Amino acid sequence: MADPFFITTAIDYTNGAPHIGHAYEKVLADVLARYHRLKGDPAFYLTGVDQHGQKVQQSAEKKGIEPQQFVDEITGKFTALWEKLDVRYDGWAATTDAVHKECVRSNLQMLWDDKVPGTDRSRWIYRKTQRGFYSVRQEQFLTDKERNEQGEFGPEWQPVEEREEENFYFRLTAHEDLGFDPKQWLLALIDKRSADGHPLVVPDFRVAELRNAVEKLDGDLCISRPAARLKWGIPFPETFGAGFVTYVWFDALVNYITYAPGHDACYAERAAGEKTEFQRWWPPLHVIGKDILIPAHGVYWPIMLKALGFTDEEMPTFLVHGWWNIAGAKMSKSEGNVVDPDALADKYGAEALRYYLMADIATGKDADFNEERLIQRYNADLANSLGNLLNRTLSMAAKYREGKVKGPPVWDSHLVWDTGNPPASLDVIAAIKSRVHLFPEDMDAHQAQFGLVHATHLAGVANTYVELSAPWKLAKDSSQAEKLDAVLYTLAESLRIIAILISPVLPKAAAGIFAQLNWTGPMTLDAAQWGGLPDGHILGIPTPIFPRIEAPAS
RNA sequence: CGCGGGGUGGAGCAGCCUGGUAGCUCGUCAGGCUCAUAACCUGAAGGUCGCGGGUUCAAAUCCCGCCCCCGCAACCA
Repeated sequence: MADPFFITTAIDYTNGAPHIGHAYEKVLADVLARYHRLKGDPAFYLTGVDQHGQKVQQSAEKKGIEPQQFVDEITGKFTALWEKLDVRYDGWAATTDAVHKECVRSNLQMLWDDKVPGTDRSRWIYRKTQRGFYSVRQEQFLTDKERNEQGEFGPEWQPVEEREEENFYFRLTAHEDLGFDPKQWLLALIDKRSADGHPLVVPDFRVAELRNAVEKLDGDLCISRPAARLKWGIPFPETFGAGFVTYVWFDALVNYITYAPGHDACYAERAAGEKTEFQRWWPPLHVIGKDILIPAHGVYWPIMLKALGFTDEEMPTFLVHGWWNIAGAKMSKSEGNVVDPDALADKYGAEALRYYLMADIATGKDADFNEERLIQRYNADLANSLGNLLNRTLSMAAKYREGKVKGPPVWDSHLVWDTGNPPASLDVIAAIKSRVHLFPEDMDAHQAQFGLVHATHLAGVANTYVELSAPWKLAKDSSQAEKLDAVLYTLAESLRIIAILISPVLPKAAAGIFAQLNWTGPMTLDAAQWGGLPDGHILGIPTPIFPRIEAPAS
């Protein structure tokens, strides 16, 4: 049970405002972290921002401000959105932090110091001069891939000039200095993890995709930029020589180490023996989008970790989610069809948005974002079904029993309905037991969508039960008092348990249901057992917790 | 070219790995209830599960072939 759970997201690039895809990923990770806390696992949720790089440098120049000021402003938009959406993280990565720069530099230094015996050559990093065609406009070297049908570099690259540049490279492929073949190692790792039933990548169709990419791997990874060309980055340690700045890989990816609980910048230098704080939490579950699995996370990152001394058992798992498309098309800034989560949260509330993002997509697959669907699902599942169940239950309890519930009932024969109806109460209890049992299976598989279905299904069962037992009729006949008590208890208890099940996705609503039940008991999965409400408990006053969204999308 | 995903009643999806009454939400139609957020409940209509073969007692599910849609330059989860 109490296994530490370390979950991360991709860190977002601070060159523009967050869109619905950013929000989805962070909410998904938040839900999974909250679910583990619900189970009683210690959980650490790390997210953050990637603040360096050429584009930020350019955008800041365009605005005539310092890059730091520029990224601070954008970063503020992200943190404000997470606040608004109840994304509760434990660690915040900001790559311009001093602690991160130090961690990056010490990890590079560690690799630089890992020499081939008897030489001064690093096993993993080497320096090389590259000659070739360079696009001044795009500030990158061009390969034949960039040539058009005529074999020329198109106007989007011009001006293009021949240039030579010195940089540092990180080995991805076999070399005598290394004495081992990272590519073959990674292929073996992928296969081993799949064979062991803990695939490196979830969902598993992505494993095949990654494996194909690794098979094609050739060449090493350029990890630096001359400071003359990229100023906004982390300088290499002086031992590498002056004038180099880290290019994205050893900056952004290393955030997972910098900000891991039990911060341990130089992992390989750890003391042997007892597990450190860092080791107890590591490895993380990396929640990422399908675009950054290959090559960054699925190829570079494991090899980087391997180089830094992490064992095969300490390699992470990648949870790769799909995209929210807009009317079937890929969301794109240039298409102008970007959905603004901030505005949606203002319009419908954070809980409605969280619910939609979790309920209307299967983790790993793509889905179509549709504002009307958001309204539809909110109204159907939350307002009409669950919200109304709460409202009618509390209302009846107040009206017939001044809010007081008696129970848990003993289901003797005298509690069996004489109307020809089945003893539906027992069906409700059986459904709860079954769903509470199934819930963790789906959540452990990261399928929040299916987890939610259990909760909404129970609300449906309870609503049916209200019809079958017809408390308003029982209330008119004093000889039916015991049955009425049994019904009211069953409904209140159902609501308490449903609240627990929805709490990872809808923390505010779950707390709201508890509050209206006037219940201060534990919000834990262990507490989702039948019979938690004590005899004589007084329920609260009903207030619509999910007001219907009446106006269609304007 | 290649790699990957998808094609399931009017709409949007799940199911496919581990063959065996095709499920969910919305919509439509008919009925019921009155505790409740004009909410709730019941019933009905509506599907050759892209097409063609194959395996099997049995295929949406496994195998082969074909057709169609989407993603794989950049912005970008």
